[in-house]
Amino acid sequence: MLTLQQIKEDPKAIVEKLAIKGFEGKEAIDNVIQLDGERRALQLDNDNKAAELNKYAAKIGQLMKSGLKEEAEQAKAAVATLKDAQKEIAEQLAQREAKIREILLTIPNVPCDMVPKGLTAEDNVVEKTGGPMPDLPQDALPHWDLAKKYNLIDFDLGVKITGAGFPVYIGKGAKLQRALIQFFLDSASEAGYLEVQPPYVVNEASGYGTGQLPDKEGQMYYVGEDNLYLIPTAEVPVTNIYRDVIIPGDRLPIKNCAYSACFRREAGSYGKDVRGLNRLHQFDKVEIVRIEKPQDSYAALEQMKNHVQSLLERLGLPWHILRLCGGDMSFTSAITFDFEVWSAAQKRWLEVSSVSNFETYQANRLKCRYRGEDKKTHLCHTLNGSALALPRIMAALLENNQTPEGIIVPECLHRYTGFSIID
RNA sequence: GGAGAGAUGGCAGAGUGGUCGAUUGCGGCGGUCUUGAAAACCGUUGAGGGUCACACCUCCGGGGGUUCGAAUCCCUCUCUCUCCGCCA
Repeated sequence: MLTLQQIKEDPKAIVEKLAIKGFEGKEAIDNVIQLDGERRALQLDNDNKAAELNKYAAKIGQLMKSGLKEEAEQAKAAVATLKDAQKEIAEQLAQREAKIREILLTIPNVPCDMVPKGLTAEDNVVEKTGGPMPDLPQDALPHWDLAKKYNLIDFDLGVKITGAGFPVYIGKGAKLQRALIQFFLDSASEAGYLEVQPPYVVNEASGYGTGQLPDKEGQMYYVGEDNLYLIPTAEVPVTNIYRDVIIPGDRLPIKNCAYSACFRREAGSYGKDVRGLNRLHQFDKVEIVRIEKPQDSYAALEQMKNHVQSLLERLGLPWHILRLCGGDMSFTSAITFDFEVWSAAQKRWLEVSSVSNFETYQANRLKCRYRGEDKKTHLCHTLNGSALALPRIMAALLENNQTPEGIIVPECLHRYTGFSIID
């Protein structure tokens, strides 16, 4: 969430920037400022009353010690009314604080200056393009047909065991998955990211920490009996490593990568978007996460983009980078770049990575701080990106690399798969 | 799942109703000494709110209660550890 400091510094600018995201924030911002003023007045009042009560308590203690019971009793009587008054104020104060937090949770992050205006995906800007466009024959097959033809993925079996969106990978299909995971993890390690293996289930506090809660409550699988959530991305457990911590300044930046299965309910998705591997309830992904000093975060973002781009290059897939417009960005992001690969048989772009800088928005909720040169604590900037999500990579590889002889496996994967063609 | 013990500052570990935000040790930082370092000695060392800066307030796992006063007493939740059972 936004910090009060951020809001109070220049409320007008905040409202204007929120408008870029299509968020009408004037009322919420005004309310927060109003409530904060009240909060501070109440705080002062409360503190003074508390100080007075503390003095009485100390005095009574002295009297009791000296054996002056009579005087002590008198002082006790005097305290009673003051105590009631303080209680009343404390309640009001708590109420203001709760209200402020409640409102802050409904205000999205402000986009940074580089974010283009716009409300829908139509307004996203294609920033960069690369990779060889495949030239497939007319009768090229979509990946779901290829998966069947070469017995790589059984969607029906997944339906039998679990339900739609839970495919079963078989034989070379399964090996290709494992190869991709390893390729992505090894590449991240080479780029200096420390590998971690987090839990796939998180508690409520972690859900709030990264902003899945309360915003996307219905999108996560929930284990009611234990009040736990299946993770929609490794971002959640990995970023929450840094919840409630103060990091020594010289330990930044922190660079982590993690493989995890990801679980998403995807309530409300239908049609061609969900065909085959295009949208699943369970999928695999390698995520990269960085904790940075504010002044370094945009350079870090560039590095992350370059890393993702290099993965796509090595896989030989046609890709482009989208700079998302305000309206298409997530609630918590200050700027987001989406990577898409061209799925040649479906003749459409598929999103395979999303790289974002959250600036202090997540860190504020997480209470993820670092100690600066000035010995004071400051909020960190948090960033994350997929590097990469598997299913759509798999879809594009199968489709783009199909030949009459079989499906060609990119060279970078051979050492992991142990085969170079699927036939 | 059953029985018991516990949760205190970066860590270890005192504190069982009255200046306790908290003894002490280690660690960290600054200094004296030293060519430099170690050792020794001295000082300092949690977070948040608030203030121009002080003052002041809050926080001893979370929440609630008793009391003039709670780290200390009561209730409740969460978590950790030990033993038993079950089990990859």
